[in-house]
Amino acid sequence: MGRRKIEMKVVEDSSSRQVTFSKRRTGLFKKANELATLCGAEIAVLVFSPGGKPFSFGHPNVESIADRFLNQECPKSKFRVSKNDEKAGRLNQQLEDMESQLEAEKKRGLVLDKAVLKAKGLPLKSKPPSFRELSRTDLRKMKASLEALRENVKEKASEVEASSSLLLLANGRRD
Amino acid sequence: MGRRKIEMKVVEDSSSRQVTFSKRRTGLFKKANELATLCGAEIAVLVFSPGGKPFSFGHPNVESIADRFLNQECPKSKFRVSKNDEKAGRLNQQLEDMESQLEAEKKRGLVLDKAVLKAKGLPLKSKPPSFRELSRTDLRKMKASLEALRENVKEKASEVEASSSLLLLANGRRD
DNA sequence: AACTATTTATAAGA
DNA sequence: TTCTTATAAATAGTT
Repeated sequence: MGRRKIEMKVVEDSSSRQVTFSKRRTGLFKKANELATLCGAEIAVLVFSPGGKPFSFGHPNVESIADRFLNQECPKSKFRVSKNDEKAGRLNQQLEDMESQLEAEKKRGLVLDKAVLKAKGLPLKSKPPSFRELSRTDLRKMKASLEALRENVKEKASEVEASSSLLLLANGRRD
Repeated sequence: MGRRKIEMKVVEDSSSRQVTFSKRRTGLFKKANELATLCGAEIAVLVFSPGGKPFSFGHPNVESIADRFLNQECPKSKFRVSKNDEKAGRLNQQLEDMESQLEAEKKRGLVLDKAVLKAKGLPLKSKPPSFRELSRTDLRKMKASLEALRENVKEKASEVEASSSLLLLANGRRD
């Protein structure tokens, strides 16, 4: 967003990449702070530079938020919950995570590997149920499928055919 | 960034706040994805909406990054490391985290509580050493001080005097 | 969910 | 690296 538009691919020049990383990391943290401030949201941003150095922003702090995410599935010892919503929370969150990534990769112009669809265990109806209606097992299958898909997309982005079926499934809630 | 500049404080109207949250969360995830793509960085963004709903973005995925952050300090059983840099990694990261927050709160116009300075254990030289020169104990003290300071700032932002000494210390590396 | 007037973020350049 | 500037992007208020 400056003198000219840049391609959304890795910046090859090491020096430029370092400058870009530094500037954009600052910008990202600022945006995170604004979101937390304006909306009262709790946010953690964790970044490892290409060199492996850690940076982070957290409101109110990184650890509580990270722990909350990582432990969404099993909060110690509960007898049981009224619905399976609580149990699905963690997986649901992971799915949203992967959705974001898939959306991003889709917009980046990558094509999807149709073969992955065969590997997954869901029936893939034309109108998938809302996430709240999915069983924990279904969510696990979807998560595994999405992970496999993402790996696939990354590894052979240029040799596979386009297929948006799984994306549609992942976006089911908005249909 | 729109029809007019807005104050950096919580959006009072519930409906507007929801819209702002949705728009800005999308923007934040986009920025995170761009940083990961352009620089090859590993990034996780964790967000809990005011209503407690979880959202996240991760490249390559949230869990590996969150775990990596949470476990930086004690990677099981090591005999020892060449320097104390490795041991300080986790604390250093936390300090950077709090620096970001302090910077943000400073820019938000909050004043700092001078009393907190007395509670901390560091000598507070005019020219503090670089983080790499600080001992693990020093880092712990600074971390505790910064945490106390942040709590203090949040709890009585309007009744304390301004004091930038600790901020200067926290920003020592740039001096 | 779309539309713009503006404010921000930032790619280059100094 | 830090500052400046021309432009691309994000988004607040509207419809």
